Amino acid sequence: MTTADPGPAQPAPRTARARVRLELTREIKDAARRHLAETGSAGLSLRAVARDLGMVSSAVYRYFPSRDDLLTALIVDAYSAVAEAAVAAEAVIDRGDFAGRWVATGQGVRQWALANLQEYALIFGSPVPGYRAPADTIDPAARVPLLLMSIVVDAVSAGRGGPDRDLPPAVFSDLAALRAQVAPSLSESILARAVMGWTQLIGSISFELFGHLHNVIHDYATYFDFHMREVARDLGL
Amino acid sequence: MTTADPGPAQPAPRTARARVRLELTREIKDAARRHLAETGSAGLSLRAVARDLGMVSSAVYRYFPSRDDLLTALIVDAYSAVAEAAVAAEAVIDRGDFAGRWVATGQGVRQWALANLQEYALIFGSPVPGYRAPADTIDPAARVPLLLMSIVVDAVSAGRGGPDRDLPPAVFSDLAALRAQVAPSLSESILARAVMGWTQLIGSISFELFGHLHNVIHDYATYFDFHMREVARDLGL
DNA sequence: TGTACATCAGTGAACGCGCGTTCACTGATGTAC
DNA sequence: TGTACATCAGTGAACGCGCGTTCACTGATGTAC
Repeated sequence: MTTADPGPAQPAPRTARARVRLELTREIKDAARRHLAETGSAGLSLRAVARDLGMVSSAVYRYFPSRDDLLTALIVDAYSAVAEAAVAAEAVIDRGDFAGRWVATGQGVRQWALANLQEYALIFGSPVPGYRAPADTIDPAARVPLLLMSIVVDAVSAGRGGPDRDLPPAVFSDLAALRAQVAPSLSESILARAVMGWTQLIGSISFELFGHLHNVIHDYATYFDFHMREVARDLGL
Repeated sequence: MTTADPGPAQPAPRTARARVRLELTREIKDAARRHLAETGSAGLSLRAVARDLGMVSSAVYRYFPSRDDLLTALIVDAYSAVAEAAVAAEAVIDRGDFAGRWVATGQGVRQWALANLQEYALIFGSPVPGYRAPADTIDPAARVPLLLMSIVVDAVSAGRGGPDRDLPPAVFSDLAALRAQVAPSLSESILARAVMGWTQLIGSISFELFGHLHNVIHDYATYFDFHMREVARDLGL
């Protein structure tokens, strides 16, 4: 399936200079990620990143024209990384075990989130104030939901999926548009439940990581697994 | 029902000084909230707040011993405010219409969130880096979920609530503890679904506000209403 | 009611810090002929 | 292969800004007798 792509498909670097540039770009992002883990997105500072790498702060501008561009790169990378994790977790499940595939996708996302808290917060937490996501973040952001949809598509083509339910007209028409784009074989009704399932996946992880189930749930892993199983059940997987 | 309390029940202020102090404390928080709406929590600055009020920055320290204390006050106020909104929306629904009460609670929260985006992000978005919520935030944070539980309690005592489902042992024991604390009349199974319903309520609003349903859903109000109705349905309300 | 003292709010200056971004520059690397 | 020129990475200084917090202080308000 898809792999993490480092931006719009570049030809392999020809010159030594180009190779060093790619490497340093990666090192800057790595340092920025380390910084992010400690300070959160709002505290991410170009100067601190430069200091970590032993460069002068103005040198970073040769690689990222501004702090926001560095943030964008981190966001795109985070979306790609979480999608990789989800894809890898889902890929090892028996293709006919649709509920298992849904749950595994969720677990992949959750494990990645636990290991990369601030990156998770960067993409699924509050938007960074003053930052506007450019269009390049759209495709990477869609990968996990598309993976989930593909599970539902497979399940439906295998005869699964519960009975349709009535949707309010406005919801129906929004989902009809989505259906046309991504999954013509699904009914609007089951597509609606899939979107809600995706919402629950992230909602449940956010509740855990942001502390809203503190003192309520202790064994989060089991709880999350159960939650995703309930979602799969509701989807008729 | 409960009303927004301005901290541990104070006797009405006796002296003019005390009255002015209360008023200025409120004005500082109001200015901070305005600031929050523009810059987000990480950018909230005592000096900027002081400037807004025409005071010197050190004067604010007479009211809040540090920036974090001001943040805590804003968080507590936000939890109280969202609870007020939820309670008000729920209170006008016919007591026997349990699904309607659940949906109305959600709508109350959503309306408040739309009108107070940054305050919503403050309590339901990414945690503020470096900030640790003190114990006084716990009670206000519990008010909306307790309201939701009370609806389920009422429904169950009226004979509603679907059949119980099996829970994994670890989930069962966590929920048994919760049950003992807040709702002895509910089964662990329905309590689990109520907790998940609460997760969906916030998850759905966060998805809307943080842009994850951009270009997918357009009529968010109808979609959210539908989502909450599905939750109520799953709860057997 | 009047006085003496204690409490408190607000001032203004200062400490020490970090930030994003620009700019003219040096020296190394790459390219065209 | 060798030379001349263009491109690029990294430097170091600077601009102009904002931040949280502390401290000694003045003057007004409140309290006890």
